[in-house]
Amino acid sequence: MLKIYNTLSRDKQAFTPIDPNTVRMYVCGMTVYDFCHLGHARVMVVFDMVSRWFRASGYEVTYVRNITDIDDKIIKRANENNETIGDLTQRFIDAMDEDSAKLGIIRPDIEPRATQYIDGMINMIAALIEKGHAYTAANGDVFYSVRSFNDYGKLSGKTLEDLRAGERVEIDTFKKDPMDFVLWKSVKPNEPNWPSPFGGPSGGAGRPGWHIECSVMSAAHLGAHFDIHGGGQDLQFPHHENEIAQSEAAHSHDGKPCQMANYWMHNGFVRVDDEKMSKSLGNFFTIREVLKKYDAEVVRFFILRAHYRSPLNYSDQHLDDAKLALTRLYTALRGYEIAESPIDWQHPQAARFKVSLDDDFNTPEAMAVLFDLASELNKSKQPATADLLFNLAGVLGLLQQDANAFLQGGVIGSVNSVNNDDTATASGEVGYTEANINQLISNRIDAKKAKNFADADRIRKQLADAGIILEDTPQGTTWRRA
RNA sequence: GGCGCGAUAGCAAAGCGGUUAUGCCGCGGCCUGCAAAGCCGUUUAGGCCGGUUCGACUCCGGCUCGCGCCUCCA
Repeated sequence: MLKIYNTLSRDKQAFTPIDPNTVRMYVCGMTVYDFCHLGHARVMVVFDMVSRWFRASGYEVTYVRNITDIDDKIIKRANENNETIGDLTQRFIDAMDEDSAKLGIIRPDIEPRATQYIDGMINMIAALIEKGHAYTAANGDVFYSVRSFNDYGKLSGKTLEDLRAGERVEIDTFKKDPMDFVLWKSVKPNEPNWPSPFGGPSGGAGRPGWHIECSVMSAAHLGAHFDIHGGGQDLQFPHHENEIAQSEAAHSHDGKPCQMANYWMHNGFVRVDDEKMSKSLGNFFTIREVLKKYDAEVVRFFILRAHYRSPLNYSDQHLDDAKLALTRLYTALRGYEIAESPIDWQHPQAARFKVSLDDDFNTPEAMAVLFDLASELNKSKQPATADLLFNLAGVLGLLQQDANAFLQGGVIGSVNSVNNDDTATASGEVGYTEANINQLISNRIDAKKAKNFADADRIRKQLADAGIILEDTPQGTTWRRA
C-alpha cells in the first residue's frame, strides 16, 4: 500500500487514485529565463522518481510538467538581451531539456507552455468573474477576490487574518483586499499582450498573471479533479494556494467547490551553507556548472540519497561523498553481464525496496537496500544478485551505465561530454588515453613477472598521480579513475 | 509579529518503544609481492530539561538553537 505525505492534510495517507490504475499528476515546472540550477534539478529528479515508482507499481501515469514562458522576468531579460521573448524562452527550454536528459529524467508526458493556453486562461477568468470570484479593477487589471473563497489558506495553513497582519507590500489601491491577486494584467508599453473581454482603460488587452496558467493547463490535460499536484516547497504559498482558489471556484457546481488535486506533494529545498539556494540570494549553482565537475549520475544519486521532503545541503564534499558511494555500487556490478529483466518482488530485498518506496517515496531506505545487495553480491558472486541490483536501481534511474564506463569515465564532465579541452587540464589530469593506460599496465605486468616490483610500483604511482587507480585481480589488472 | 519544519555518531542520511540502518572517513585483521578492490571485526550517536513506561533516539510537555513561508522563487 503506497502512502504519500499530503501537504493538504499534513499527514501520510494511503494513495487511492481517482480512476483505478491511473495516476494523473501535475508538477509546476520552470520559468525559462535562465539556466536551471540545482534546485530545479531536485524537482525534476524527485518527480521523475515519483512517476517511475508509480509505473513500476503498475499504474498508468499521465505526468504533466508545465513551462512558464511569459512573465515579468522573461520580459525584462529579453529586453536586456535585446532578443525576442520567443528566442529567449526557446533557448532556455533547449538548455533545460539538455540538462534534464543528462540527469536521466524521463520527459513528462505533456509539457504545456503557458503562451499556448491564453484562450483557456481568458475563459477561466471570465468564469471566475461570472461566479463572483473576480473583478476588473479601475486600472484594467483583473483580480481574484480571496474573500469570495471560503477555503482560502487551506493548503498553506494560513488564515486571511494572519496574512493581512503580515502584509509587507504596500496596499495596491486597486485591490478590494490586500491579499487579492492578479489574474490578468492590463497592457503596458513594450510588453506582449493579448486581447480579452475584461474591459478597462485599454479595452481588456493584457497578459495573464502567473497563477492562472497552472489552473488552466492542469485542467486541460488532467481534468478539473486529478490525483497529485507537486512542486517545490516555496510554491506552496501563494502559488498553489491561489491555484486551488482559482480552480476550485471556477469548476464549482451549484456553489460547491470542485476539489482540484487529492494529494499535494512538496519537495524540500536545496541549500548552500544552510540557506536556501535561490536566484534572489544569488547562491545558486547551475546544473551545467556542476556537471563540469561531476558525472550527472552522481548528482542524481546525491539528490535521491536524501528524502524528497528533507532539506538537501549542497557542497563539493557531499558530491565527492556521493561519488564514492556510487563507485561502491558500480564496483560490485563490474564484470557481470547484466540485462533488464522483470523484478521478482517476492525476493526479500526487492520486497524491502518496495516497502521503502511505498512509504512516501523513502529513497534513502531504498538506497540502503541497494548497498546491502552490493554486499551480498560481493560475497556470493551470484549473477542473479547483480541482475536484481541493476534492475532495482533502474527503478530509481540509477546504475544504468556500463560499470566500467562509469568507473573509467571522466570524473570531469559527464560521460557524454565530448570536449575536454580546458576541463581536462584544469585538474591536472593530462594525457592518458586508454591505449596509454593499457600499455603501462602491460609494462607493469612484465615488471611484476620479472619480480621487478620497484618498476611495477613506479608505474602504478605514475598512473595514480594522474588519477588512475590500478587494481590487480585474479582475472588481471583493471583500472578506474579516482 | 503570524504560521510551519527540523535538531541522529567525524561527515551525510533513514527506520524504529526493547533487536547491526546505510554510505564515506577512522582503527584492527584477512587477502595482496606491496597496494587497490573485496571480506571480517571495530570506535564515534540521537540539542538541553522534565514526564509517561519494566524500558525512549523513537511518545508527551517545556527550553535552546537552526531553517522555511508570509514578496518573484523549484
